Amino acid sequence: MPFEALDPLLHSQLRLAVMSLLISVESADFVYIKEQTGATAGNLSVQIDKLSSAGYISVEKKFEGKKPKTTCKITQTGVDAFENYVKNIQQYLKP
Amino acid sequence: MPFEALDPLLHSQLRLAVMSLLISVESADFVYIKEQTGATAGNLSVQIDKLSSAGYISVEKKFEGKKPKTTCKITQTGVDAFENYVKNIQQYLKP
DNA sequence: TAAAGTAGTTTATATTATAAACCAAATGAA
DNA sequence: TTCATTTGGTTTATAATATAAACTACTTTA
Repeated sequence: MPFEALDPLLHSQLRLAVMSLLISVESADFVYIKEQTGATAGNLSVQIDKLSSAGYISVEKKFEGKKPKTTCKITQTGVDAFENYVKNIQQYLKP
Repeated sequence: MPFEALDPLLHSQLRLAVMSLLISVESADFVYIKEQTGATAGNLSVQIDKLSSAGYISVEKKFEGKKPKTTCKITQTGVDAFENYVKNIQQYLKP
C-alpha cells in the first residue's frame, strides 16, 4: 500500500502543533503553548492530557509563587512518534 | 501565529490520500482508488462525495458494458487547495 | 436457480475536536 | 471592603468526523 497509516494521535491539528513546538525546545509551559497555537485553554488542556496519556510528553504541574504552572516536555517516545508521522505523511504530500 | 489552520477537508487520512493520488493522474476510477488507498467501499464513497461537494474533484458515473463505473478527476480548485494544505502542514513538520 | 461477485450507497455508531461552562485563587478598582 | 476581572487551568456538553456494517441492484458462474 503506498499510503502508510497516520498515527491518529498526531493527525490532529492542535496536537501536532503542540508536538511541533515541543520538539524544538527543552520545555514549554501551558500559557506559552496556548499563545503560540492560538488554542483555547479547554481544548489545549484536553489535548495535552491525551499526549501525556500516550507517553508522548511529560507534564509537570507546580506553583510559581502563587500561580499554578504547567510545564510540558516531549519524551523520547514522542520524538520517535513525531518523526515517524512526518516520514509517513510525506508520502501523501509529494506524489 | 506560527501555525496556519489546516483545511479540515484535506486533513483527513483518506481524503488526503485520494487527493494525493488524483493530483498526479489524469483521472482514476473508484475501484483503482479503493485498491490504492486500502479503504472500504463505504468509506471511500462518503469521502468522494465530500470532496466532490467541495468542488475539489469532479465525479462522472457511467456504465461500462453492464458495470457501473465512477471516475474521479481533480479540479483546479482541488489542486489549489491541495498545494495550500501542503504548504501549511510543512510548517508543522519542520520546526 | 442458487450462490457468489461487482460496484457501489446508505445508515448507524463510535471517536474526535472543540467550545462553553465552571472552579479557585489572586489582583485591581471604587 | 467588596465586587468585578484576570489568571491558569479542568470538566462537561455538543457538534462534527471517520469508519464499518448493512444494504441495493445487477451480473456472473456453478
